[in-house]
Amino acid sequence: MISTQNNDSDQVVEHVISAILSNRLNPGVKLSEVSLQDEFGFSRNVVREGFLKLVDAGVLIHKKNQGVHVAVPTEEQTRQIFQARRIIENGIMQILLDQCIDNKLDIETIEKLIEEEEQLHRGGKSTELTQASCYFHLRLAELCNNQFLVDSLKPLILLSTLAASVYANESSGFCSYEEHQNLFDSIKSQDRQNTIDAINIHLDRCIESLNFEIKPKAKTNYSHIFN
Amino acid sequence: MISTQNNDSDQVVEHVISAILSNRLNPGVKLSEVSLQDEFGFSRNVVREGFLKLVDAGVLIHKKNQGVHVAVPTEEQTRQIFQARRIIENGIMQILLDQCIDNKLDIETIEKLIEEEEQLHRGGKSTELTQASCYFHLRLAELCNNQFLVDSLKPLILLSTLAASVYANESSGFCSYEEHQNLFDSIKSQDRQNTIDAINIHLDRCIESLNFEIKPKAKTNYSHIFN
DNA sequence: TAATCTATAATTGTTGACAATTATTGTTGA
DNA sequence: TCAACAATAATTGTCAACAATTATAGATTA
Repeated sequence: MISTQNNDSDQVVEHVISAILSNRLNPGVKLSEVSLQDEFGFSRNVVREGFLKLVDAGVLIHKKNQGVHVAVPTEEQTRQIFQARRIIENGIMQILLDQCIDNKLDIETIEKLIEEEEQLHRGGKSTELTQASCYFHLRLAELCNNQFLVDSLKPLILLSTLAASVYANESSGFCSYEEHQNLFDSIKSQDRQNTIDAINIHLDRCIESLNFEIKPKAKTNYSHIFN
Repeated sequence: MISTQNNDSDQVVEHVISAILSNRLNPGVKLSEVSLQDEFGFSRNVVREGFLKLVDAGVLIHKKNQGVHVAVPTEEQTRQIFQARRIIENGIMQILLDQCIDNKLDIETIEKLIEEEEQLHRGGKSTELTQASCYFHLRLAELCNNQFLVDSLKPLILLSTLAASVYANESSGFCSYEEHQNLFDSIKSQDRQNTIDAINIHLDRCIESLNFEIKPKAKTNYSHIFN
């Protein structure tokens, strides 16, 4: 799901995803078909098709005659999302460990990602850091060479970001790059138990950092987010 | 993905899924938009929308100007599918074990499913048995009360069925109900290691029973499968 | 002023027509 | 008989118009 670049409608999908990851597009915001049509020159059909894919992934919510809104994960949904992530990302760690032991792990790619996160952190660019953190998790999945794992994880990452923008006090602390560094060190030292502990602790900290007392804000209206 | 019964297009989705699970619809078969339009009275748009969802799930493959075909999983894809299933279904077992220990597991539901499989086996109804085996795995996922896990697993189960109808010598031996029984016994006895072993052995046997020397047959043409 | 109702505007849902492409059939010629 | 080509049919892709529904703005009244 959420394939990349086969189709005009996939461009719509990419635009929306990118806007979510960079926090320009917030939970509850309504997306009208005309808005993207006008801004990018897509036809209405194409926009509808893109929306349909995002609805399918659970990132947008469709209500009959009321168009689509960016999903607002509830507490219960957020817990389910992280339960599913824990399962899938545990599996991903096992695969990466096996690769590492077989000397087939692309260590450089991961190191670059962490370095980038570190720079963004030092530069105080919290929005970009949030986005980079998401890509870190996704890139690890991609390194497994299993399209089905990526497809399963991608919507969960997007929904995590949405949950964070509702329930996180400051998004910077949500998904910390130091823990990414720890995780990667464990993988490199080929310590199975440490690695599993690291990913589980990391995911636990993510969800524990959320404050579910915070009530979702009233639906903001969309206003030229895409440029 | 592959939601149930919100929309006309979801009926299209359900029809196609049901046809795949019951082996009426085989890998490589082309589905034309008009075919379903005529048989059920859906409008072309609705059919297209349904197809799009199935393409998104990887169950149908779309080629520009050539419509959609039922996916024909390659050997590599099949291995990826089962790798992903192993990860997700291992997680499902952990959840069900926790439920069982907390006395919250709906044991009756599972017992009924296995009983049904047994009867189909004794009655020699191999097609229905294949379908029932799939539902067994899906129902276990549903018992976890986590929509995201179900959404992740569902397309994988469908693709497994397609792989089986390409590479299995006789579909009856692909996913055995005796192993389902074993698995369930392990859960009931709350033996963690046994349960994990059971699901892994079961999935391993499924994929080991496939013969990848078998080459996919030429694309059969669709001819009134849906009634 | 605030609430209710009404008319207007905007948005979504649906259909049908037409263009573009591909598949099929039939014909011709070696 | 078979291959190559041409004409026809069928299928998919795209768009625009219209209907149905919802949201907005304005007017009326207490």
